[in-house]
Amino acid sequence: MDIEQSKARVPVQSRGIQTKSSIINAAKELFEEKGYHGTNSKEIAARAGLATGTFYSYFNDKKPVFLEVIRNYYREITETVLSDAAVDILNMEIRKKEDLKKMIHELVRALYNAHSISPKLHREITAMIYSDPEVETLIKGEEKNSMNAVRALLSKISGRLAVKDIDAAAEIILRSSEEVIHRLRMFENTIPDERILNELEDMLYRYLFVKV
Amino acid sequence: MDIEQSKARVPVQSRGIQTKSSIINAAKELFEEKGYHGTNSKEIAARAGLATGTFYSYFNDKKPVFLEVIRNYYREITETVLSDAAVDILNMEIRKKEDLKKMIHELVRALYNAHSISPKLHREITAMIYSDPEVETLIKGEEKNSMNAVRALLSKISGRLAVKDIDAAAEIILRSSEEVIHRLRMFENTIPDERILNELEDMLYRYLFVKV
Amino acid sequence: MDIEQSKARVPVQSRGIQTKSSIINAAKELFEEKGYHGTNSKEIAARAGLATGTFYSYFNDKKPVFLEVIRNYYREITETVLSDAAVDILNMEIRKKEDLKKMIHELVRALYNAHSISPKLHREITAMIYSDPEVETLIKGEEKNSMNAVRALLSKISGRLAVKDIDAAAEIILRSSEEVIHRLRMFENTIPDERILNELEDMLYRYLFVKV
Amino acid sequence: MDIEQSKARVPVQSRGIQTKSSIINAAKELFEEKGYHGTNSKEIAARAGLATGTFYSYFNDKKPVFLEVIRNYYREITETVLSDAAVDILNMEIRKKEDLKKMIHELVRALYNAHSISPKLHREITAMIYSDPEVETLIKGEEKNSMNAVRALLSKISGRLAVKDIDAAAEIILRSSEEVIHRLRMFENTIPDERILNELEDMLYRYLFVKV
DNA sequence: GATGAATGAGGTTTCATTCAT
DNA sequence: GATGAATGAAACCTCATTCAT
Repeated sequence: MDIEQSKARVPVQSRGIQTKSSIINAAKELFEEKGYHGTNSKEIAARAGLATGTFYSYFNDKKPVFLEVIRNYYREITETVLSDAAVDILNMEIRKKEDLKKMIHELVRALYNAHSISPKLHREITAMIYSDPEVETLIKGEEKNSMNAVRALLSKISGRLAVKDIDAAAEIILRSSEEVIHRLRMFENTIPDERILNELEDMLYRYLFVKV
Repeated sequence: MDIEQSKARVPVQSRGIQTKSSIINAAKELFEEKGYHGTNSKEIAARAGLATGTFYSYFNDKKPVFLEVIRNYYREITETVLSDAAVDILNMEIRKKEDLKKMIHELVRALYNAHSISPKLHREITAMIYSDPEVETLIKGEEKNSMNAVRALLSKISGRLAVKDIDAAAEIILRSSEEVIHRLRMFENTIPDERILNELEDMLYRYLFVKV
Repeated sequence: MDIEQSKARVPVQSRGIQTKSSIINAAKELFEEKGYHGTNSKEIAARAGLATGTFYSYFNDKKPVFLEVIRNYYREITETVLSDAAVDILNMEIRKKEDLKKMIHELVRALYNAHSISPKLHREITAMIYSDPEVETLIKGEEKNSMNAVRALLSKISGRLAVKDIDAAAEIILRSSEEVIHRLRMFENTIPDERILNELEDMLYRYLFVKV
Repeated sequence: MDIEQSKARVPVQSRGIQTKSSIINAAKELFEEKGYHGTNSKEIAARAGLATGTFYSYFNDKKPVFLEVIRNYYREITETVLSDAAVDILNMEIRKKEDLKKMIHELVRALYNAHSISPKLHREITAMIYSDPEVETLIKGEEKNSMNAVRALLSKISGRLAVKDIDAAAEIILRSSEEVIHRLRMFENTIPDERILNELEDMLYRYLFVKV
């Protein structure tokens, strides 16, 4: 399960666990500020208030730290999406058109909130999908979880859906929403976020529920 | 106009122009194969069949080459989108529902073709938007062009549109399409491309033209 | 206070302090032997028995080492001038003509001794005043100290002086003496040092004390 | 006579002579602006409006150009000293004390004028005495000429002199004057030039002519 | 002759990693 | 365990010089 190799120490005492976690936090900050490639192990150690050598007794290099940071990030994202929505999306009752609209709205806003956690870290993570196989494997796994959740939600309301191909639909609505929302969070835009989010909700609603 | 600084050689002899372009091509290949951070100036020179010093007389470092590669890439993308569509999208006659569907179809397929040019390069370019201000400025400029083209197209058929906020609509349909299509091109997927593309076309069609 | 930048390591362990000082000594030797421009960082490290990287963890490049070497040199010069004179020049009692002659003599000989410390380093230092602003600032500061000392000495015996303009006098006698003595130390000369020094003493004596 | 080696072209046509001289002028400017070590052959060629290769067909590298620049500089200095003095110093009639004072005054002022020609170049030249044997040889030769002229002048008026050791006197008065005057020209000073020059004249006068 | 493109040795600098204390 | 000093391979970059056109 752990990617860290043999030589990396697995802390059992609480001090060691504390130290390991301070390394991960320091690394997270630096990856946000300066990017993965702009950060080096010595800096991470310094930011964590540790000697360089100490870093290496916990991690073989900065990659396993990054993987750990990614895991923490996705854990947080998932919690946010599930808890921030005003209603329990997965279990809400869908009776009428307005309920569907509300569901879309809640989902989009929950995703928007989730992307406020750390857009800069998100950017580093998604960029690294491309350049590192280990990162790719990890993120693909996390994305599969999200995709399954979306598919499950769609299946649950399949009676209402205007689309046939649920798997493909899950794919395009999740990718689209993620990308549109990430851009809002990441850059200054000329169009206010609210207008973009409204249109995104409209797009998702009409696509999923309006029969032609 | 050019981002390259004062010290960069501006070739006057045809041999120099040839050399500069061979550096750009070699760099493009390597950026595709190994990514921007995985490539160094020495390798680029070697791939172009040149001494290291020659590289440095044309470019201060690998960044300006990358900027040049980006410019070339967007030039190619634009040409492909405009020329690969089976019909002249910008000037096609829109009379009935099927014409709108056809327009969406042609656009999506043209974009799909465009993304076949070099998905790996595309990934490097979009990843770098986050880590380098110069790259960001350049890409934002190119993206603005695309966005304007989409807006212009929507304005031309505004009588048919179901959406009110054309600017926001342009933003979300372009971002969504780009992202969905890029993923198809970039990774192996369990769902066949055709199914995803069909759903994408459906989503765009319903969002843009189906009045609720 | 220190000119070295942020990245330069500030040694805390005694081994580090030792290492830093061995770099400075090695650099001093090489600057004497081959001049500032003829010496490079790799050589300095090698002479100090260190890896190249070690040099760079203590100094950003050879300039700050040179500044350190200069500081040490001036410290040594000052000590020599103050301690090598046969009498305590600054506090000697001046009663008669012979005392003035003796004072001049002692000063000139102390300066001559001081310039035996390292004429080659002295030459490098004075040459660099012209080409590097940081070196210029540092040396100007050191020279101001010497000039102030001379001025103080002249003020103390102002009743005996034949000159009115003490500041200007300090300037010319220090510059002249330094230059004449430096040349003696630096090059082989046809005229024996003793003859030159005697004339220099005569010049200073007549200029300062002989009323016309 | 020439230091340039075999491969350097000796121009015979007037165009070639013109080109060679434009290289020397360009080099002189750059040595003044950026120092010898801060200037390279390519820049010299560019400043002269020539291709790099052309530089190398006239000079093997920048050193022989520097030697040529030095020769020109000393030629100019000598002319200035001889022609700028208000009277013909070498042949003026010395009858009374005031004539001696005037002679000193004229000499000092002529030297001051001479040092206005190019203090920055002067600084580069004197600095290079130390680091390059060829430059040392050349400059020592030029300095010997100056020294001989001073000795000749002193011999001519030996009846009036208070000093016995003419050779040593020539040495110290020339070195002192050169150094003091060079500093005036080279740096901004707190004491006005006029005060320093007056004291310098006083020092020379009393040393040379006032019998104790 | 003149041009400017190309060379590559050699200097400069970084940083992941090891190791003595 | 923790420290931070030391390492050295590998990157970066420059420039004196050569050479094809």
